[in-house]
Amino acid sequence: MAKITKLDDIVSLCKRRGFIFQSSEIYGGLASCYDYGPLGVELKNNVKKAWWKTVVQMRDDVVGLDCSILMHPMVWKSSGHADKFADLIAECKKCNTRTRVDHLKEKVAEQTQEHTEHIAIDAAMAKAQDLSNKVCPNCGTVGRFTEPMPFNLMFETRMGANVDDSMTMHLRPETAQGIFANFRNVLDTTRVKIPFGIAQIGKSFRNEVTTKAFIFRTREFEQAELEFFCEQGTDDQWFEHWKQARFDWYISLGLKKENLHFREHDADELAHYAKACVDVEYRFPFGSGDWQELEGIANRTDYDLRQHQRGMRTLNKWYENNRELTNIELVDEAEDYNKGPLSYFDDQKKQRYIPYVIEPSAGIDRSALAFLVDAYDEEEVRGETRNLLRFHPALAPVKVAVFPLVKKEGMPEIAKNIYNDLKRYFNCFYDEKGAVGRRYRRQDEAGTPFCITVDGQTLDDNTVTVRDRDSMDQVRVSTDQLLNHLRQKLEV
RNA sequence: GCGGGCGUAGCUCAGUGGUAGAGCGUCACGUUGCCAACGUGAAUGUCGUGAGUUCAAAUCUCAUCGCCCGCUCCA
Repeated sequence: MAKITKLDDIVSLCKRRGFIFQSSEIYGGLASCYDYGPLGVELKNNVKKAWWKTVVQMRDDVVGLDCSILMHPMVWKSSGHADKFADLIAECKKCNTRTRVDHLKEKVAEQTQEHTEHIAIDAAMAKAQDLSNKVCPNCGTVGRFTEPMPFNLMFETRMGANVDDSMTMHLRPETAQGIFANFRNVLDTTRVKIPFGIAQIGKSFRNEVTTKAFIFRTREFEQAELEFFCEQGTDDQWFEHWKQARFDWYISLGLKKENLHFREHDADELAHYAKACVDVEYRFPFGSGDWQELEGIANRTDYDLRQHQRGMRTLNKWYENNRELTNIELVDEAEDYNKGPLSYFDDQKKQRYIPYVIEPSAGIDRSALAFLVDAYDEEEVRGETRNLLRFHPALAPVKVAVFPLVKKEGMPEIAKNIYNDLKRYFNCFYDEKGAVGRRYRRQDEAGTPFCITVDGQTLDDNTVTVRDRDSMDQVRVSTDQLLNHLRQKLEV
């Protein structure tokens, strides 16, 4: 119990039990890419299901959406990703430390360096010409830098099999823009009224400079994002609402409270579009045991919808520029932007406006990792170590395992009948091989909440034992009450 | 990208130039009477990959890929 869980223990368990594998392992692996195995995919799907149920299905004010990963290039121009999702990095020739060019300070001490957001790459290029007076933050050497190298954080690909006729596209770096791009469609088809939200779960891609700690930061990852649209002036209270709701969600699925907290972003740390941002952080067992972000909740204001209104009016420029994003500027915002095509008409107030947006944005992979780490436990049982995953029933990959105590006297047949019956309701597992104790322990390590065993008494009175994963206690339940009993315990 | 550590069976690891190993796990058969039981047997290795040195390389050298830790970075 007192043992500190190390990431290595988790990685090894994940491999051993088929939760998570290194991608392309037979070819030596591909950096920072991972595959979910048979148990892992169940866990991950359950995390997504739990999110969807809480954020979409249990609420009357949220609808779902599933957008394509590839989107019109202008989407990324308008959102700012095409320009601002790029960094320039220079390397100190003396100590090889790489630093973002816009973070380099002048030699002169007068500088009060404010936090700089990612800036347009062209401007940065121009500004970066002269690094002769810049100081390496690591070794203090002045003006000995390599040529600045651009880092585009978006993945590029090409659409169209015919090379001459193909177009450079980007894999989405966030799912949010698909929601903004469909804001009009949802308004027109679903009779939603502000305040309301649009939710989406899906893959996103970012060419992170460095990846980190197993599946915690990967270049391909899955997000669960909600864009919650509200009237300006109510945004602060909705921000608080979602902040609390999202925190409670993790707790309700079993994360220990002491491992979860909020971290408010400082004003100088906010993204270019955000008015406020708070992270829900989990205490992961990496390195120093630092808190790491599971989810960010941001107040994106009306930035995105206003930007897309500008983008829509810039479309012709893009065609005239041979469908290239470089060297085109978004046209200025219309004076009556509040009445633009992405505005909302408030029937009560008889007024059009661009709504504010509260965005809870969760990482599915890192959440799954947090649930895995948090559920992991080792305890002493009769001098032996028992490894188990104390998953919340909603997250457990397998809900119920069914065993005959021994392979004779018709027990396997009865157990199989029970299994075939139960698997219509839960993800179940049947096993008759070897000693029953071993089968129990195997299920402990997979995180299965309940094991059903058919024994000699079953033949007499139609009862079976239901063994609890966490306490190892057993109760006898009549077979005709079994389904109800399990349903109640599993809360499904 | 820098610095440090590491890579041998599914997992944990031993093996410093001379026949590829252990524990656990897996599988089969037997046995079984509720918590990783027992007996017998079996399968499983590009020793991360590629090159070099050598009569001989898991072992030495170089390159490369991957992982972990610390930097850097993280819209």
